[in-house]
Amino acid sequence: MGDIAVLANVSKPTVSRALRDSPLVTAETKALVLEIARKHGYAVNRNAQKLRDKRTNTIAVVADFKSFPGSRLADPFSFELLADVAQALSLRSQDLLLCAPAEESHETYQTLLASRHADGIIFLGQGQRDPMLRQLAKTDAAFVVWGAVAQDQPYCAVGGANVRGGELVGARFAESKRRRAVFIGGSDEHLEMKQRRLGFEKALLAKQPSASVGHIVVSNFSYESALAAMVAYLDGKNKNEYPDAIFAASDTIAMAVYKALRDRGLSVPKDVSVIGYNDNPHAAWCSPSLTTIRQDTRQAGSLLVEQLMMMLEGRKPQSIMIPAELIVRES
Amino acid sequence: MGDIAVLANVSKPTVSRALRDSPLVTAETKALVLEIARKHGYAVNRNAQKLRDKRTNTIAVVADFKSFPGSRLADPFSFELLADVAQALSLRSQDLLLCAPAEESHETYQTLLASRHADGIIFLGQGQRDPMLRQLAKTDAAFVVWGAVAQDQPYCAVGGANVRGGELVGARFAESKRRRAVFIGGSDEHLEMKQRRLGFEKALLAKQPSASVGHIVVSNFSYESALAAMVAYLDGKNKNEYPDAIFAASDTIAMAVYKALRDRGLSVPKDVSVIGYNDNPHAAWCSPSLTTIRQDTRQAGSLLVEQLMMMLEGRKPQSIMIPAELIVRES
DNA sequence: TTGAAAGCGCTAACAC
DNA sequence: GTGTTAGCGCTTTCAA
Repeated sequence: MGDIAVLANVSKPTVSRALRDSPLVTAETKALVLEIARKHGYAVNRNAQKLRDKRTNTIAVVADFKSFPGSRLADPFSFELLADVAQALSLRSQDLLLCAPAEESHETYQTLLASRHADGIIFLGQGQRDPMLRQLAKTDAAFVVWGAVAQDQPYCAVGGANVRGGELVGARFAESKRRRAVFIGGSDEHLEMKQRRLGFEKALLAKQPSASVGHIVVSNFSYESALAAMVAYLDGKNKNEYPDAIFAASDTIAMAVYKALRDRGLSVPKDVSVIGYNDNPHAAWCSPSLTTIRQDTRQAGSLLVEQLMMMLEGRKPQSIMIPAELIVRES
Repeated sequence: MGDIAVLANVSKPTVSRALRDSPLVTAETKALVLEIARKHGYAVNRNAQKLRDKRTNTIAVVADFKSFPGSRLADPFSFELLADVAQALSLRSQDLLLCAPAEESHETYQTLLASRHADGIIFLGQGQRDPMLRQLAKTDAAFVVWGAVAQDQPYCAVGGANVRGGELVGARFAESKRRRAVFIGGSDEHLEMKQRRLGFEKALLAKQPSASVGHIVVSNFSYESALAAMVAYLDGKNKNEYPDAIFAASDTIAMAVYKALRDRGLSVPKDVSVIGYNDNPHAAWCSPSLTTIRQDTRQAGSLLVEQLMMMLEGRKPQSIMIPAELIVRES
C-alpha cells in the first residue's frame, strides 16, 4: 500500500480510503488510486485488516464428512446443507473456513475463536456432541447448530420439525392401514432420532391403536450398517411377523431397507410401505421412487447464518424449526 | 500475549517461543507460560501470525456446488473429492477456505492470492474454465486443478484416466456384442467428456467395427437435463434403432437413463446395457446395480494437495493421472 | 480533503 | 536463555 501511495503521490491513509470508497476522498484522487492499484495488481492484505479490526468476517463451518472413518460419503443431506450455508455466507461477504471435526472438545473450538481464526462457528450436525455444545455455550463463543431444537437447550439451534416429520409418516401409515410398523434409525441418544420416532409412534397409534411399532437401532448412518441391521432384524422374525411399514431415518437407510426387502422377494409398497427422510436427490430416482420427508436446506442455510450474524451483533437469537413436508411418491 | 508475558514475568518473545515449543526456552519457563496461557484461555492470534509470516497456511478450494443455479446438488462425486481434499489439507495443517465460484475471471483469483487470503488454490473441476485457468497460469499464482490432463496444458492438473475409462467401457460393450452404442454426456468442449468419449469409441470399434456409436449431449450434468436429453433421443428413434448399450458420463446421468428405459419398458441389462462413471454410493444401491468406473477420490485429494504444496515450495510439479477402474455390477 | 502518528499481535534478528 | 527492538500492512484517531 505504501508503494501505491508513493506512485499516486498521496499518503497511505488516502489510498486506504480510496480503496474503501470513502466519501472523504475526491473523485479524481479515488480514480487515480484505483487505476494505479489495478495496474499493479495490488490488493489489500486481508490479514492486516483482520489484525487491525476486531472482526475477521470468517465463519468456521464444522461438517462431518464421513459417517464413520473409512466409510463412503455421509448422507448427501449434509452436503446440500453445506452448499446452502456457503451460499448464505457468501451473500453476507463472510469467508467460510471448512473444518473437519477434530477432537471434540469445547476447548478446541474456544481456541478457534480466541485465536481470531473465525468470528463464529456453524456446526452442521449435533450428533453426539450435545454435551460439548452445552459446555461451549457457557463461554461467550458465538455458534449455531443444525440439529434438534429442544426445550432446555442453552444454545441456538436451527433444525427440522422432527416430531412433526415423524407424525406425518405415522399418519400416512395409519391411513393405509398398516399394522406392523418399524422405525429404523439412530438410538434415542441422538435427539433428532428420538423426536422422529416419538412423533411417529404417537401419530400412528393415535389412529391405529392396535398397530405395533418396532425400533431397529443402527450404529451409524451408513448404508452398510443399516443393511446389516435390517437383515439381522428380518432374520429374527417369521415371515408372518415381518413389518408392513418401515420408517427410515434417512433416505440412505431407506435404500438399505429396499435392498433387504428385495433380497427377500418382498415388494414395495405392496408388502411393505417405506418412507425415508431428507429427500435426497436419489430418492426420486430409484424404483419405486421413495416417499420421504423434505426439509428445505436453502432455508436452513439462511437461518443458520442469520442467527449467527445476529449473535455476532450482540443480540440473542432464538432457536428455530423449519417445516417438515411429506413428499408422496410410489413407495 | 503481552498480558501472559507480564503474568509469567517474562518478555513477549519468550512467551512466543514457549508456545511454539522452541528449544531456546527452559522447561520450567515453558511449563509456566503454558500453564498461564491455558488458564487464561489465551490463543495466539492467527491473523497477526499470518501478517508477519509470508505464508498463511490457507488453501482456497473452489467447488461448483450446484450443476446450475437453482438445481439440486451437483454430482456427489465433487463432494467426496472435497471431503478428501479437506482431509489431505488437514493432515498438512492447512486451513481450507471454501469458495463458491465467483465471476470466473482470473483476476478474481489473482486478487485472492495477492490479498494473502490464501497461499494457493485448488479448483475442483475444470469445467468450462480452461481458458481462465490458462490466463491464470501466466501469472505466478499457485494452483492445481482437478480435471482432464492434456498435452498442451500450461498448468498442473490432477485427473482421472478418462481415455482409459472410456476404453474399459468400450471393451466391455464389445465383449457382450453390443452393436448400437451411445455415449451420453457433456459436449467435447468439456475436455474430460471428450476424452471419455474418444476412448470409448476407439475401444468399441476396435473389437466391434460394425457397431455404431451415437452421442447425446446434455446441457448440464443434472438428472433432469439428462432425462430430457435421453427421452428426446429415444423419441426420435424407432424401436429397432434403440441403443443396446449406453455409456453415461456420470452415475447421475445413468440414473436418468435407467428412468427413461424403465418408462419405455426396456430392461437393463437384457435390452440395454448401461455403464456409468464415478462410482457414486447409490450406484451400488439401485436395482439393477450399476456397472461404473471408479476413480479414487482419496488418492486424488492427496495428490492435489501434494502437488500444490510442491508448487508452494517453489518446485514445478507435473500433472498426474489417477487410474480408472471398471466396477462390474448387474447393469 | 488530506496527512502524521499510533497501534492491532506477532516473531526474527540481534543484543546481552 | 532471555530481553529489546523493529516491522509485517492496515486503518482510526487527531491535527492541519
